[in-house]
Amino acid sequence: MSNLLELSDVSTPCCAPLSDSALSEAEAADLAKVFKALSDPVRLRLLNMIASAEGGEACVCDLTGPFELTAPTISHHLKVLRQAGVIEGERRGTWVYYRTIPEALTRLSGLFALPSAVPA
Amino acid sequence: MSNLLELSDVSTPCCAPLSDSALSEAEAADLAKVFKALSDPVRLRLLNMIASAEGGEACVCDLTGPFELTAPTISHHLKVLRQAGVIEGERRGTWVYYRTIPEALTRLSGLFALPSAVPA
DNA sequence: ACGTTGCCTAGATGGATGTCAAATTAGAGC
DNA sequence: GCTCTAATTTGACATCCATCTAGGCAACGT
Repeated sequence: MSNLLELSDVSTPCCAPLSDSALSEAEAADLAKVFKALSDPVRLRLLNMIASAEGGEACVCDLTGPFELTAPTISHHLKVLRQAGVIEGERRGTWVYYRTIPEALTRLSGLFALPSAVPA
Repeated sequence: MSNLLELSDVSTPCCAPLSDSALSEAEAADLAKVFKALSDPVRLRLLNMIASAEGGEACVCDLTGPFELTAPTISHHLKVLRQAGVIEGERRGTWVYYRTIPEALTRLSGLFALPSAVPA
């Protein structure tokens, strides 16, 4: 890990619902990367475990056990989530802890907001 | 198209935020399919165009133009979105119209809701 | 009835992706 | 310095996926 943060791009366009403004080609490509990161059952469960962990963060050593996968594979999935900008990792002593990036999740939540059904 | 609807599974578990309850293996697999459907820039733009279309639906004939792809490829992407349960298609005379399935989008929006930051 | 148009299906192919084993880096403690 | 453990990186391999061409089916107009 080169540094603490590893956002795919700091200047993510942010938050317009899919039902509203037109998605540019670049925005679509950027978003597609995030969804690709979420398109694997193992990564979804990892994100779930991290997001719902006590204190908001989880140690990699706790994330490896629940899966019947080797440590390198888990590490690979964590890297994908990291590069998608939905989690970040920090080393403290022997262990590495991961937590979610709330802004990224909020952005995704806003994406699927409906057009409020009150056009008038 | 066999029928009007083509939801991946009618009994989707529904709506618990990722930060809350633990995701079962089956739920994770089900959700991963949906995100895989959204993990392509073309499909994201298609969904965007359908969701933001006048009257809430878009004709395939209008969806083919904006892309530099052949019609079968667009048709393939629409099928993936259909099988993921985020859109549905209906043939009316010569043309086929697609619209979003609001429940599916709402479910996704709820997934990324934060734990409201007010635990006390 | 015939040709045209809109949309989908089938099969093929080049590139991306999940997984593992082996090797590597980083900390802690002796 | 050495060793043990935690986590990542690298390289290899099997599978999956986006795209194309070719072909099929249904609805419309003449």
